[in-house]
Amino acid sequence: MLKKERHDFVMRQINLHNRVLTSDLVQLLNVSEDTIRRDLQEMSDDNLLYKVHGGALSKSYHSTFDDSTVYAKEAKINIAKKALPLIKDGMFVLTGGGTTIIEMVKQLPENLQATFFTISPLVAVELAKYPKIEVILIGGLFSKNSQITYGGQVISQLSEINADLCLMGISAIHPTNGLTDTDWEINQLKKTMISSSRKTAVLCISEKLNITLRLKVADLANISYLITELDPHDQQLKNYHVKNLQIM
Amino acid sequence: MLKKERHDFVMRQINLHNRVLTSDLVQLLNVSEDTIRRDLQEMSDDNLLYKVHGGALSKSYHSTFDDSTVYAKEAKINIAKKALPLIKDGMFVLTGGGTTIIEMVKQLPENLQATFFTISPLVAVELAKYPKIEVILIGGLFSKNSQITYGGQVISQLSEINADLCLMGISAIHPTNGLTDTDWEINQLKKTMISSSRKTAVLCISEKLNITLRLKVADLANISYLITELDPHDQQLKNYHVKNLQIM
DNA sequence: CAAAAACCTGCAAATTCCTGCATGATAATT
DNA sequence: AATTATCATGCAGGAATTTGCAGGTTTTTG
Repeated sequence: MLKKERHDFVMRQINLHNRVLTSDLVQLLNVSEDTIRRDLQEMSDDNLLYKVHGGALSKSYHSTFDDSTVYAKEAKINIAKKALPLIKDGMFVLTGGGTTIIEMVKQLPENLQATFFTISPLVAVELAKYPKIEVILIGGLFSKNSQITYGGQVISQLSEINADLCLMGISAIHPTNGLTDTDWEINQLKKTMISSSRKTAVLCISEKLNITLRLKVADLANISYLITELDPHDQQLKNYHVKNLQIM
Repeated sequence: MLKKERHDFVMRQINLHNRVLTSDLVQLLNVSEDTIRRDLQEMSDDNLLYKVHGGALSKSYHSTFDDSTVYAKEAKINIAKKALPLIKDGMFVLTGGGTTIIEMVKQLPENLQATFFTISPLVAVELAKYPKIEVILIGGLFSKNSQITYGGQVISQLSEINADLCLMGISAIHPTNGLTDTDWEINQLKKTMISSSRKTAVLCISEKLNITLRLKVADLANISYLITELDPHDQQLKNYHVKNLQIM
């Protein structure tokens, strides 16, 4: 493989995932670490990427959005990877927003062919990097806090959708009280998302477990998958083993 | 084998595989390395391929390179600043996408109180940083290339809007042919945006001047403001002084 | 703080490239 | 027909590039 081809490959990876690991490239391109390192160094000199310990980051992305501030990033990547097998070619997937979902999108297989509906602009932008994914951004009022669209218009568009799978983050989950949240608008939104999808997967880091907030979103019985960074048999999850809810 | 035949052979290989190795060609064409090298050099001079150490790459294939750095950023910030006075408290503003618009959004006064409709997720995210701006993201199919929403749903939502001002970038502008573009969908979109707004401001860097593309978006008479990085009295703009079009 | 991972430097082997030159083929001119 | 000019090709040998490795340093992480 020619050097220039490797460079192009790296740029594709970076445009796609905003980051690239030296070790991954060694595997993918079948060359020594030194070569990769030299490639990255060179491209960094050419101002094509940011070189960091262990790999490289996208230049443009880093300037607009600081990756390093993502809280509990490792755990979220872990969760993201577990969610991947749920998504298969040809599916209609509905997603919410949040950093966990964005991490998941970044891990998607390069040639996944599917249709994604999302209420998150950032998720839409990430999804748009995949050539075979069709992205439909559901529009409406834009929430400054949660960076998603919400409000009546969103709800009414959501209710016309029939997705195979809904992927959402959640603020709180509890064995008996189920999913709860604080914001009424977001609450309505999530309810509608769940009812618009055949199955729902909830992605949440373990610290959201065993918490109850004001407003009820759904019972555990209404969701199909619960994905945390923990081992499915972890003690913290023992009270969540409800019928029809698969813990991953 | 004649030189021309070798060249054709190389081009076939490149069109087929996007690349070719010098060493392979030596084998396949049964000539010395020097000949191949000279051939490739010649074809590179003729702009038929991209020569690299060890072989050559397809020119077109390589053109998909996405430059992460914003092109002509200085000029765009300059344009952005000129556009600011058009936006006043209480206005309903409709915006397109593109780097120029994003730069403009970044320059907005901190406490601007207005309502923005936009078809660009990235613009929405930027706008969301302003506490007193209400942001409405118009949803629909999401275009991978232009990073904006488009399609019938967007058009129908746009047509229900009555904005005070529309801010849009443009691919080409010409004194007599007006605004033109290449993509049919985007074209429809821009037409609708213009007709949904009382006034329209076109933001474009000077190199888009005096160009005509396939599809007509609007006449100069249909827009109210033309903003470039040039001085309004610059010679390059002299043919654009049409009635009702203010050059800034 | 110690192991693991990633990094850097210098080096050597392999590959590729370049320059100049000789050879033969082809075309143009006398 | 002979001469000359032009071109294409191959070769030699030296320069430059690329690549992997060894050994030591720095950074990360549990």
